[in-house]
Amino acid sequence: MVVLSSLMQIGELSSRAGVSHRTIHYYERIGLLKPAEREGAGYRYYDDNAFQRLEKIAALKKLGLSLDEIAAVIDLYFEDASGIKGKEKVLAILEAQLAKADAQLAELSTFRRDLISNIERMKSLIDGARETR
Amino acid sequence: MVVLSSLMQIGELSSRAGVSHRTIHYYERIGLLKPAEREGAGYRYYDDNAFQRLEKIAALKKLGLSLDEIAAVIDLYFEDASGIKGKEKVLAILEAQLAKADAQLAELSTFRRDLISNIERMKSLIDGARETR
DNA sequence: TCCAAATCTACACTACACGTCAGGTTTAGA
DNA sequence: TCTAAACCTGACGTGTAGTGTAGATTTGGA
Repeated sequence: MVVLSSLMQIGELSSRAGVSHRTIHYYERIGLLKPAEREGAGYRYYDDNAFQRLEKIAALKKLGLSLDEIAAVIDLYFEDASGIKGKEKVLAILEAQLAKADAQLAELSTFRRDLISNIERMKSLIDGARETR
Repeated sequence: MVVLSSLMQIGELSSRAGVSHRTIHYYERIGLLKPAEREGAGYRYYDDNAFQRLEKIAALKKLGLSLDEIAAVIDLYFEDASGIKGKEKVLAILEAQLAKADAQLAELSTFRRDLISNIERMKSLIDGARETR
């Protein structure tokens, strides 16, 4: 075997990131996530960066991006930024995502408030029914 | 024809709400949205309530709810809650959703913080490049 | 009355994001 | 060296959320 310092196999990555190994395979197929190393007979070895990529993918999915859209932007988060060309463009994308996140935070808060008031309403309706029994 | 004051047909509803008429049919099939009236030979007629339901559905979808989950709670927004049966069950659903919303809020906030630090980094890189020009 | 536009039903089909299964290979430790 | 656990590929299956299409019917206006 080759000692690949602090690399992990797909099983560990998948349990750490909370996704199945088939999902990781799938992400690889569509170009979202490559193993750091494919040693010998084909086992995949990942570094911590891969873990962070999975986290970022999950976060972007929650924002409502499709995997295709994620593939289009995720490298922005992991490439050496100083080498990136078109920094202004990247900045614009990041700021658009910030706007989206803020909008979603606002919606979520409203939803949360609605939920709480509905919960209260439900509780008092249930209590009312109990009293008149 | 029957004059149904201020009702609209599926075409108008769909363009107002920004969904296809096929989607509206689909929502009807799964019990999410019923026409106010089915006059004569089967044309569907909708009132403004239907429009608001579609908006609410879109909002809840954005929060990551499935159509099934939406079906389970949407009446709370439009029906007289006192008539709802299975209040305890509904309450449990609402509380689960609150927990979900809170988790999502936390994650989104983290994501937002990351975004901002990335944005700052980009900005200073851009400024740096300008200085050394 | 005639006709184009809108709508109807029903079935089939698609896209996305995985999951399942089968059969084979590799690895690491006893 | 042996073996169980981990991993591999490829093909096929699944759930969700719709979309497409065909052929028939209805509607409202000229």
